[in-house]
Amino acid sequence: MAAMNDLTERQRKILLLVVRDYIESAQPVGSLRLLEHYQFETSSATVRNEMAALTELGYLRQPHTSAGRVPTEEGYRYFVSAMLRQAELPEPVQHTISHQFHQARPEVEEWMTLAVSVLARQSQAVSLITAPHAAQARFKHLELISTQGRQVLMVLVLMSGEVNQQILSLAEPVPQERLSLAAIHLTQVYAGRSVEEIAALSPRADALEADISLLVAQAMRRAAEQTGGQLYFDGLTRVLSEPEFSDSEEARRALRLLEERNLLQELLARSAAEGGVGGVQVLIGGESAWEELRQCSIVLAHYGIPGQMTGTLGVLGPMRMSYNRTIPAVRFVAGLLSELVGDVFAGQ
Amino acid sequence: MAAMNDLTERQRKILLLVVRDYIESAQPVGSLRLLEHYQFETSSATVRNEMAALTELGYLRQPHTSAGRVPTEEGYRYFVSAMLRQAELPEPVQHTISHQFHQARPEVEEWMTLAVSVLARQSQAVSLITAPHAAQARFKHLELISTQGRQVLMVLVLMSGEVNQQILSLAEPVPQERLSLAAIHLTQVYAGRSVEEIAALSPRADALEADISLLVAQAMRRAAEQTGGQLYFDGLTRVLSEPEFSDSEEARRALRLLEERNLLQELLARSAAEGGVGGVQVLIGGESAWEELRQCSIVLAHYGIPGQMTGTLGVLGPMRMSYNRTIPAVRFVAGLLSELVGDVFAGQ
DNA sequence: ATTTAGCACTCGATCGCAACGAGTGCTAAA
DNA sequence: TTTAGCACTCGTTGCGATCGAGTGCTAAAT
Repeated sequence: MAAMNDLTERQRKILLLVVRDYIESAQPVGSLRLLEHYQFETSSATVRNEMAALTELGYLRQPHTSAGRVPTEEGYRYFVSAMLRQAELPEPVQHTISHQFHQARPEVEEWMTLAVSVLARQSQAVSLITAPHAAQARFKHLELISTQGRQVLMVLVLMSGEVNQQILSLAEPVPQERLSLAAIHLTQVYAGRSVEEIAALSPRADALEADISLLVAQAMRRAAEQTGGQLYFDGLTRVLSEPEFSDSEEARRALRLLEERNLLQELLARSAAEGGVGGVQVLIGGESAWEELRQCSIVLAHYGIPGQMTGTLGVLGPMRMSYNRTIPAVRFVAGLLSELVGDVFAGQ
Repeated sequence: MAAMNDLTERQRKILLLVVRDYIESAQPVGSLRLLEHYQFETSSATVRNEMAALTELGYLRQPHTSAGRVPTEEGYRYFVSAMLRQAELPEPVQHTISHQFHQARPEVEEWMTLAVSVLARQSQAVSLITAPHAAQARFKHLELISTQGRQVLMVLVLMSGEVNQQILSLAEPVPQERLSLAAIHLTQVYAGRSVEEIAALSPRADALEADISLLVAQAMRRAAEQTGGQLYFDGLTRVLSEPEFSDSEEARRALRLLEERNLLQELLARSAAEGGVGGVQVLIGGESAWEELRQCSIVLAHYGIPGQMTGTLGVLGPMRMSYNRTIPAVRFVAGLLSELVGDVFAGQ
C-alpha cells in the first residue's frame, strides 16, 4: 500500500490521465496513446519511466508484460479522492434536474423514480435509492374500509408518510359504521405513538378493536424492522452493454444482487452508519462489502433529515465507471432530495 | 405458410421432438442426435427425409447447409398449440405455490411479488404482472393529514383498493381539524362516484374543499388513464445466462423494454382486448407486437373479475423458452390470483 | 542528474490454412 | 417405402506465422 502524497506533480498528472483514459476507452493505456491524446512536454520514454514508478507504487497494473497500464483499486481511489474535492455538476444540468423535481407531482414515489432515472442517465450505470424512512415508526392515522363481506381493507399511515395497506378477513361481517368508529377511536388513542407504546397499551374490551390493534402493532413492527424504505432502481439494462458485464459471468453475477432486494437494502443501510448526510462515499472494488462486488464500485450518499427521516441513494457500476459524472450527480440529487424531504417532514 | 393438419403422425412426432430438444440444448438438432436421445423404429435416413419435408413445410429451418434443424416460428407455434391442450402443473408444485399464496400476508403487493417470483423460478425467464386494476375508477375514501406547516398528505382510496397518496402545499396552514372535516365531507359526497361524476359536481363554496376536490379529480383521472395497475417484474438477471441474451446485442435490446414500463404496460393491456380471463395466450416471435421482441416469445394470461377488476401476468423469454413449464405455470397462477381477487373485490 | 532516442524483446491479437466432423441430400439397393 | 452408402458442405478447431502495441533497458544528449 502506498502513502498518499508521495507523488510528484508529473506522476500525479499521468496517473489521473491514465485513469481517465481507461475509464473512457476500457482499454489498457500505453505511453504513446497518452502522448497522442493529451498535451505533454516530455517524451514517451519519460512517461514510461513514470508509469513504471506508478506501477511500483501500486497505483497501476499491467494485465501482461506487453500491454498498457490499467488502474489498480488504489489508483481509482487516488483518482476519486482528487475528484471528490471539486467536481460540481455543470450549472445548466443542475437547473434541468432541479426543474424536473419541482415539476414532478409532489409524491415520494415520483421523487424516487425521478431520482433513479436521472442518476442512471447521468452515470450510465445502475442507480438505486431507498425511500425516506423514519428512524422510529410512529402512528399517524388508521382507516378501515369494508370492501366486501368479511374482507376489510386496512390503511395505516405512519408519521413518516409511509402508507401501509393490508386486507383483513374478519370472523364475521362488520358494517362500515362500526369500522369507522373503531378506526377513529384507535386513531385518537394511538396518535403519535411508537410501536412499543402501542404494544404496551392493554388490549381493550372491544374484540374488534383488540384484533385490529394487534394487526396495527404487527404492521408497525414490520415497518420498523425494515432497514430502509422501499428500494427503487434503474439503469440495469443500460449497463449490460458495458464490456465488463457482457464479457464475464463474474460481473454479471453482481447484477443478481439487484434482485435480492433485502441484501442490497442491508448494504445501503450498513453504510448509513458510517457516513452522515451530505458526504458522498465511494466504495471501490467492493471494499468492506460483498464478495460479488469485487469488480464493482458504488458511489453513495444519504439524504433527508439526520436522525429522523433518511434514505440512501447510490450508483452501482463497473470499477471504471464514470466517477466524474457520477459523483457530482449523486451529491446534487442527494441535496435536492434532502431539501424536498425537509420541506415536508421537518420538525416532527 | 403451412396448413395445420397436413402432418403424418411420424412427422408430428419428429417435429415435437426437434422443438423439445432445441429448447433444452439451444443447439441445432440433427437426425443422429434425435435417434440417440429418443426411441425410434426408423433409421436416420428416414428421419432426415421427414426433416426435409418439415423444412419444406416451413416448420423447420437450417442455419446453414451442413447444420441440424432449428424450429421456425411456425414450428414453435405447432409445438405450443399441442402443448396448450394438455399440460397441467404437477400436483405437488400446485400445492406448494398455492400454499405460498395463502401463507403470504393478504396484501396485493405481496401477491404480486410472490407471483413474479414464482413465475420467474418456474420459467427461468422474465416474468411480469400488473396489479389488478378497476375497469372504472370509483372514489371510496379520502383522508387529509397535516404533516407540517402548509404541507398536507392526501390519501385517496379507490374502490379497487388502489391507494393514492400525494403531498399538497396549501396556500396557508390549515389545522388538522378543518382538514378532517373537509375529508369527511368530501368522502360522504363522493362515495362510490366515478371521475366524471366528481368532475361534474359544481365546485363548492368552501375554498379548501374546492381545491382538494380538484386534486381528487385529477388523481382519479390519472388512475383511470393508466392502462393497468402497477407493473412488477422479476427474473431479469437470471435470463442473462441464456445464450440468446449473452451473445447478441439484438436480444439484449429486448430487455431494455423492461425499463420502459409504460410501453410494456401498453403491450399487456393491448392483449387484454383479445383474450378473456382464463385463456393463456402465446405470442411467438413478437407476432403483432413490438419490433424489439422479434427474438422473443411472450406467454400471458389475464386474471381477476372480467369487466370489473383485472390484471395481466406473463412471461417474456427467448423464443426457445421452456413452454412446457411456463404455460401451465402462467395458467395456474392466473387462476389462483383470480380466486384471491374475487374473494376480496367481487360484486362491487 | 534528467531526459530522450534507439532497440531488443514480449505477448496477445489476427490471419491463413489444414484437418475435423456433424450433418445433409442423393442414389441405388432392399 | 425404407435404408445403407457416400460424396459434399461448411462451421469449428487447432496451429503456426506474422503483426504490432507496448515495454524496459542502455547509452547518448541536455
